[in-house]
Amino acid sequence: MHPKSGKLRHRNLPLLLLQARELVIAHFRPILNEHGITEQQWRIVRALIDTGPMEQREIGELCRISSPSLAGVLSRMQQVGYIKRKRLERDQRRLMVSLTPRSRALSARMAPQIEATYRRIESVIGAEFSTRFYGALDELIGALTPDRDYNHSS
Amino acid sequence: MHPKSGKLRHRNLPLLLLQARELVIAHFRPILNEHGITEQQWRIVRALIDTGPMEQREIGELCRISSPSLAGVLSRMQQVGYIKRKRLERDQRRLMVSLTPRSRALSARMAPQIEATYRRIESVIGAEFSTRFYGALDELIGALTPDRDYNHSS
DNA sequence: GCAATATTACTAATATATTAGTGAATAGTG
DNA sequence: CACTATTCACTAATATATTAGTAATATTGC
Repeated sequence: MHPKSGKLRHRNLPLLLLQARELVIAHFRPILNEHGITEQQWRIVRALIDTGPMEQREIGELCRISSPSLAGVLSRMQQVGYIKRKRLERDQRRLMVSLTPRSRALSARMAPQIEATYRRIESVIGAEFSTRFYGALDELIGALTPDRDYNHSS
Repeated sequence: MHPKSGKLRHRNLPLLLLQARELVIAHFRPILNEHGITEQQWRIVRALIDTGPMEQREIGELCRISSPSLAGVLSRMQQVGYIKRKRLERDQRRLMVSLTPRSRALSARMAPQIEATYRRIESVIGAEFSTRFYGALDELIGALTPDRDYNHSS
């Protein structure tokens, strides 16, 4: 079309992923607001519910929150009583993070609305497409995730 | 497994999309840093290159940047001479945003590295999967995008 | 026409992201 | 054991995100 316009050949993959995520999370945002929890805070609560207590470092990797951001987010979450932190005995640098009854109760209150929203999304995009899409995401993430040290002496 | 643990039934779709995006953008971040432009600023530059001049409101929708964020981002971009803004004659509220020679030159310098990175990513995930994935993303975005007013009296 | 409403860009306040760098603790090496 | 490199959480500075609200303009309904 415009040979001199300097357009890039490839489509904007990061933008497409961002748009997809924004469209999805838009369905959940009202729920988070209603319960007075931020997106990142809920991401962490949900990760801890799914996985159990985790080290701060592991939370950062799983939830894709950088170490400096995490320092602030977890600090605020501790202030409002959503988490508790405890240093590891054998390694005084590391911190183990776990949920409190308060955040568990919050999650329990939110769960029905979250589940209903997922069902609503699936009814729009179709169950079959939904399954395929999760598979494709897993494949992409698997292919792009750098091989890591899986013998971490836990 | 843990009937009383309060786990949610569905997988965390927003997190999966975030992880995918982070893994992809990680390949581009070094390029952006090398050229001293932020992620959002590049997102806007690239959108303007692909689409041509746009109103601030349109940029916000396309790039998924909220109006308050955009005010700051565009202000900084104007400071460093990446964009210029002009009020519409027929509507004094709206602003038309366009690139400058400086940002076009920057984009031209970055393009080869960007393209090479896309080729590298495609070589990892496979061209065939890549095509299918773009299609799936388009389908998801299309299904979740609310119908909008397409007769905007331009 | 005119009053009610909607749109657009913006400010303020707070939360989070990013980059660089720091100090304490640990792991690895010779 | 001593030395070095790495890891982990953190601070500082700046950029961006989110929510609520505002002023100026446009549009709509009656």
